[in-house]
Amino acid sequence: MSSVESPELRPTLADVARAAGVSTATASRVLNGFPRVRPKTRRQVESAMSSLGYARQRAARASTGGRTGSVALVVCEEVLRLFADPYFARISAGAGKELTAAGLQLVLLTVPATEDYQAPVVRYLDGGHVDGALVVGMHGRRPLDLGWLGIPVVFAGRPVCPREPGRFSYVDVDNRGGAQRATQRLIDAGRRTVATIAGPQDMTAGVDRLLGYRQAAAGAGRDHRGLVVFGDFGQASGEHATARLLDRKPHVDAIFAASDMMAVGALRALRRVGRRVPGDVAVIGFDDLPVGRRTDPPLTTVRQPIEEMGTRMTAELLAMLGGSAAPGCAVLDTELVIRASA
Amino acid sequence: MSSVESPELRPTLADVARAAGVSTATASRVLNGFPRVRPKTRRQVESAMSSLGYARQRAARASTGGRTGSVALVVCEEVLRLFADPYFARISAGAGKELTAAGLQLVLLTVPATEDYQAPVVRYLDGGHVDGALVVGMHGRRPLDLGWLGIPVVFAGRPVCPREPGRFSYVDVDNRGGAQRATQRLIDAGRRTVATIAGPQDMTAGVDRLLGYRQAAAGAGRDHRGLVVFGDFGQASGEHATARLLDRKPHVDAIFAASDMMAVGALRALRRVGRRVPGDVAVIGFDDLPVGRRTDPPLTTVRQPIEEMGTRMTAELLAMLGGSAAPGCAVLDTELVIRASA
DNA sequence: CTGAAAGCGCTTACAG
DNA sequence: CTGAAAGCGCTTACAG
Repeated sequence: MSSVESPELRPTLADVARAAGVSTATASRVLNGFPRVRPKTRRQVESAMSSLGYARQRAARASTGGRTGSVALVVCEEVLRLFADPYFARISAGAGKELTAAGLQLVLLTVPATEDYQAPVVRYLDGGHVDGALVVGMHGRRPLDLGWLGIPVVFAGRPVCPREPGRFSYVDVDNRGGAQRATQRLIDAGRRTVATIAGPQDMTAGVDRLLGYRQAAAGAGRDHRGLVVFGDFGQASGEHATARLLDRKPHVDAIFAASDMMAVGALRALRRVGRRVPGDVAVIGFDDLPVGRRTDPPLTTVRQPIEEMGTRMTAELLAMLGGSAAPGCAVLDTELVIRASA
Repeated sequence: MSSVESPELRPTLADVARAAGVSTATASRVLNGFPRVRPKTRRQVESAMSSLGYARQRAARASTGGRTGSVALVVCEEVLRLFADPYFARISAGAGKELTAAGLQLVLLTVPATEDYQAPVVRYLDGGHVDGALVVGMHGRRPLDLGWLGIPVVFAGRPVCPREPGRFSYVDVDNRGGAQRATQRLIDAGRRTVATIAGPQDMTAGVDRLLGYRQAAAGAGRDHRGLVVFGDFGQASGEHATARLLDRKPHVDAIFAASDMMAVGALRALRRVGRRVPGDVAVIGFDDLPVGRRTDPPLTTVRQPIEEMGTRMTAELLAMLGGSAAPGCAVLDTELVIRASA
């Protein structure tokens, strides 16, 4: 015991080099899998590493311009919402798959709702702990100030008003088109009073889906004033919004909800006042979450390829890390999936 | 444009010092909020920082023994299970609350199920990117080899066979006691054939809950051979296990499931073959997840304080980071919550 | 193929 | 209160 060095000190690369009788430069080359090392030397170093139980202090690479081997997925919500919303689960799954295949570690970061909420997260991102970041769910109230970040960033959804528009990449979904088609279906089915439960207007997804609704309504010569209520994409907000809507326009006979969770809330509110779906009121959601298959009646909705967003975002980020040219933007298609509610 | 330095290079602390007309030592002191700096000097440095848009390369601190300001929560499951199991959500919520209060960033890490699954995660943990780690859901099949980690670690649940038993802290729940009380309730209610759906035996929670069942059964002089079936804590496994059980022991009239999700599966399986709960078969779960309140009938279960585990683990970790003496272990109480299923 | 040396960005005794 | 200098662990031209 007393003949070895202090057992609490982790071995460093210099220790490994010494034990193997080589320079730290060579030890580093072995550590990083460089080709030009004599097999015998390589073996010496490797065995020194394993007998010392060497583990590289990866953070030290950062100061030297190296990579950390990890990528952040920043979800601009509190921990509890991260888990409550299946959207995040699926996007994470998509990202995780790609990253794992590339041998990179996915690091999930959440933004607490404190006053200076962004400080710790931005500090982390800025701190050289990750090679790049995927940012999900950003909205006006939580506008991560990513201005000075030294790493590539890809957003899920067109970011709200980025300081430097051209600087960031994003992968979006055709929110406007999807909302328009959904609304059009309600109109084509002969519904007279087609309302919408819009999403938060500080997120482009909320804005674009409302825009799609308005275009369809205007195109059909409808006056949609008073037929727009707002929610936050969550179920409870959909339920409340529907109640308000029913108060204001008792004769409403169709609702386009800008998210499935809000549509589920709408279904509950309608059932509580005894309206039949789709008999009295037709309902269409947006997202195509699994829950929509189990509602009563099953939910007609606009499918967005959430998991694919995760994989595409990751692919784009990997391209940037690989030194791709300009930031790229992609917009994925949506698809109307018809079930029983409309 | 051309009169300033290359715009792509982030400013370093040396740049700040130069701009402020001080040494890097002083700049560093301001950056770290040391007290002994003349107010005027401090202001100069601060304004240089903000006008240069300085962001510290936090990773560089690691090599120097400093703190990163972040803590990992390692969930030994794939991304999708992380989101599927409410247990992780609640423990994360508990940890997140404590950490946010301490101004630390929570970093969620997941362990992909690839062959050498642990490599990236351990590399990350070993890399100096976090100050400590909370480890959740570890089991025999995924035995993170944390032996050489240079940072403090706290486990959720007594770890399986740690290499160095005294080295790690953990916060556990009285699994054995809870399981025993649940089983005893079934026996006291006059049930004759009390079976259990046990959890995975490569996790101490699975082992301890089975032990509690066995003790109660033995205490009542029961022969419980053939009355133990196994699942993986998930719903589907509970459903299948119940089907097997029914095959083997058609006259079973009580089931203690080692998790609520498995109990939910049991309820489904029982309903499918037309058994009434609790009339024909009484069922008790373990966890007290929200889902148990909405089953038909509502689920009698053993409550474990999951969120508190998260906060206690975090508190313990913070104590270790603060230089507390020995690793500590805590065991939290469970509580039988009686609803309609038993 | 390998080593001596300089460097990455930040921190910390040690002087003053 | 402040600075010059050495150091953290790792990497990378530059020679050979």
